[in-house]
Amino acid sequence: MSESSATGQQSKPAAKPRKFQAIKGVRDLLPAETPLWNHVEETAHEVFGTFGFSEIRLPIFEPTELFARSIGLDTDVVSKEMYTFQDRPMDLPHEQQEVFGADFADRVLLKYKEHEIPHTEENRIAIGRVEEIRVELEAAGKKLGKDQSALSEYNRIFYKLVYQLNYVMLGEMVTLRPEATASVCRAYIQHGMQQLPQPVKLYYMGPMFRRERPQKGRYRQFYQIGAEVLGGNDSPGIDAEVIDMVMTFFDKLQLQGLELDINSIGCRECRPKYVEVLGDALLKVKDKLGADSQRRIDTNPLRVLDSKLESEQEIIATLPRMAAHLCADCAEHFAEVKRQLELRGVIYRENWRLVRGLDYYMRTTFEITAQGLGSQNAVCGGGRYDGLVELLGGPPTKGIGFAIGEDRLILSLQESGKAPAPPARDIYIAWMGEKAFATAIRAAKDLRAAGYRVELPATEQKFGKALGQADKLGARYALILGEDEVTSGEWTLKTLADGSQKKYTENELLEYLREANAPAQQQL
RNA sequence: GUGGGCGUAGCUCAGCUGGUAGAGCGUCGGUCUGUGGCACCGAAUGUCGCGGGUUCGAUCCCCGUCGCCCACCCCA
Repeated sequence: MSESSATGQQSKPAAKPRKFQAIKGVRDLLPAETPLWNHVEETAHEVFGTFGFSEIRLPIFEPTELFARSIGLDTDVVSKEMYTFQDRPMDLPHEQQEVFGADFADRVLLKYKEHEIPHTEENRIAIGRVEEIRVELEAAGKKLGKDQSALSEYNRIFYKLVYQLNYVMLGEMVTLRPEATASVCRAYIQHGMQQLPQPVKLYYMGPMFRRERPQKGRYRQFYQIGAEVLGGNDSPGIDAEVIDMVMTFFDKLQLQGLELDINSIGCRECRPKYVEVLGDALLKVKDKLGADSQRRIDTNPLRVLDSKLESEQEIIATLPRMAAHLCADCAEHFAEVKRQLELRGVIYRENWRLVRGLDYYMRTTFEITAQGLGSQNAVCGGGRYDGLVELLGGPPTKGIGFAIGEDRLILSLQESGKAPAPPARDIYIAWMGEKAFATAIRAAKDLRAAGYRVELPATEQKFGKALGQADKLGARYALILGEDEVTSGEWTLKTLADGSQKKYTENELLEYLREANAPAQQQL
């Protein structure tokens, strides 16, 4: 379909079809990058597995309310960054609402009966009204044709019906997940995982969605690798092990310039008291703070602490600190987490200004930064969230977890040159003549079955060209199959790097390749 | 949402004080029908992001707009 025929314009002949472009903030991961992504993900499976974590795969979208409740209504993530839409039933399109008011209303009532429209309290009332008006309309319809006033009466009721239909929430509001902790908790509750041996240790990886302004290391569709420990107790040993696990994972990837910051932001008991003290202190120095920080005194005083404004640093240094206001339990817990980290040889930096942006965090919080990331240098953030499962309707459950920004992790690996080169171990089959093609097809099949990456050209090429192609594709060997090879049954294998070549029968060839590549395979 | 930088070939970029475009790399073909990387020759691909203005004439100057990047904010 051309642009002009769609819009009815005729002046511009044969307009070029639109050039599509990925939506702002989302991107393609091209073949040059995907081996690194796979390497990172495989390493995660491997390392997390050794810590006794199991993978969970979660939906990309969830009820909006799940995120609103867990992350917090006042957070930026929930209040302005979520991709949310109404999941309305398929056969209730928007446009027909006015045109087919009565018919549309009937379908809405049917879908409500079928529970395809949510049975919320609001909908119960709205649907009730729709039913009443529908009956009125039916009655008015029967009087139609008698006189002029019957028609205007019918119209009046018709529009009342259309108006009332707007109050029916046709479908549940759903949201593309901005993070996965809420989903993990939801799954824990939904599948009764509290019946499993506790704690339950889960990890996940996949895309998340936030509608932020894109910049280096920040995308609207971005990838996280995360893990959660749910249930059991809140022993500091769990906090330390979770942190130890991320650091082990990063070490294995040779991520450079790692810095681990930890803090305790207290619990429901002691944090509010501290926030109050902090708020009072902030009010006293309000005029020395920037506009953003002044605003936060009311909205979220803790956030003032991680301000990067140069001019505020001196003042912030004088503010009261959480550590001095932790309750006895929290203080002891934090001290023990630090001791356990030392026991594990995990190097950390205590950072009293580290706060977290999501509402559900409490006690232990941590953040890991890496080099080469510009201003978005956090590759991992996490912390304890003991009340969250209960908040989502589950049993009282302890919880701690973290999320790694995979895009940033990979960016850092690329910038520091720690991205391993993808293994190239290809065989290019240079064949000549129809007879040889049949042999080439068989050879390709056998070599592929043995696990080699084989390029089998679909059309015959000049010999020199074939070797040129093999070279450009980075193949390690060229398997030469011409008339000579087919008649003799001895295939020619050329090693592209040094130009040497030797003849083998098929069996000898497989044997030779196995030996030649054994060390390389072990490296993977 | 706010600020800054940048938009010329698939990529990296030239293009002087305005006269409607070039290079390198890459791609494809040839020199070269059983021996690749090199070299040489040749070809294709651009509404110079888009729209308007100034001008005889705009890739160049002005305005607007869109896109990309970076930073603030927030977060991973």
